Amino acid sequence: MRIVIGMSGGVDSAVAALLLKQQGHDVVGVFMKNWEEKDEEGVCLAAEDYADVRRVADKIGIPYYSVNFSKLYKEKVFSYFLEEYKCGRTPNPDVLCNNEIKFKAFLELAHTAEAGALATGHYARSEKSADGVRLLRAADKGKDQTYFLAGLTQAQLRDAVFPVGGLLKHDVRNIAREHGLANAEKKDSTGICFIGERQFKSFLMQFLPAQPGDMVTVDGRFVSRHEGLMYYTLGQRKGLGIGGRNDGTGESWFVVGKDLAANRLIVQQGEHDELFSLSLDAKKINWIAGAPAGETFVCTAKFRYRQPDQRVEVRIEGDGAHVRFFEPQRAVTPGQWVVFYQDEVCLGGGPIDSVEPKKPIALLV
RNA sequence: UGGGGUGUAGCCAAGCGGUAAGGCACGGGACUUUGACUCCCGCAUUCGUAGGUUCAAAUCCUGCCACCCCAG
Repeated sequence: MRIVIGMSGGVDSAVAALLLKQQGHDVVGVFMKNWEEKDEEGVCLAAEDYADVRRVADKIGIPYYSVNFSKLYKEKVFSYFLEEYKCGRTPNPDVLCNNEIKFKAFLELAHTAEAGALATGHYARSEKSADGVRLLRAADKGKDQTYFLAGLTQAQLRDAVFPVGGLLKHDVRNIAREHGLANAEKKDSTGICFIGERQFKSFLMQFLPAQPGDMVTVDGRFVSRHEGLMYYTLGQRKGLGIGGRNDGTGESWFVVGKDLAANRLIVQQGEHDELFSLSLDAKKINWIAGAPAGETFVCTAKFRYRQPDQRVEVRIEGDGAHVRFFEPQRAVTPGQWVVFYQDEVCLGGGPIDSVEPKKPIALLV
């Protein structure tokens, strides 16, 4: 079978390609360039990654190509990303990137190339049956990336394969080493997918100009100034620049809210009830295998990537859900995704619209 | 202008004759395909300033400077 595989230049997708090749598939590597930016010397930032794709593909013995979805990425992912920040929320661009780019535009490209499947280096497993496809957590619980795939539909998952999903990261690196892949020791990439690690505030400043305002406590006392509400997220500590105060407790300060109407950032010293929430509402949930039976049910959920599963009670409400936590949760943030799990199965998820604070902030009521 | 008080890192703050705690902030790193959180490391050869006493001074003494409070 012909399989198109998205190759990033990293070990995971390299080993994924290798495994598929070993299984006898007609593997075609494709490097996606979705962000146009050059360094100080005018060299494309993605050039080095593409060079790794070339080295690996040659070693494995598969053809490789490059496609450029920059325009689409800007239209479908980045514009949404900026809009959300403008609204005071904290979006997760990578979930959307999977929905719109990797498993949509790229999947269409695979179909055009008459491929029977699309592969990626994601740490996730899928299980096909007569009822459809189920998305399962990766074998390596520390690397599981189903959180980012929770927005995918049956149609998208049906044609997707995740060759490294059943392996441990450690084994993936070993395989890469054994086969002399050039990127075997390459550091895992982080940061926004296709954009990479950035000084986040200054990166946003390039697109969203500063809008300074006051930083105030939950009871409205002035503390400091902020540079723009969109540069901060709930629960954030770093970057507030609030030093010692003779009326303080000596603890750190955290962002607990945003007063959009008055352009005030609400901060609090220490971690208190205002930072925690009891439930959330999500207006639009993608249930991978259809909405679970019953109006309400108990499962686990994550509110951010790499968070231990939390027990929740879900009540389906139209296309969305009301999600009650068994334990109060810290800094659940609108714009981020809530993703549901039933043991190994990723049920789906959706963007968080609002939360019910453990203790409301008077200024925002 | 009298009287009192205080000056220790960017901020808060210990120290009260024996060779500069701690916290916050900040910087770096780890972790991490979002943003965060978290963790680790770093961060005053010097205590407003100029002298003096002492083996030894941020600590005691004196002058000066700055700020604060109370009088007026």
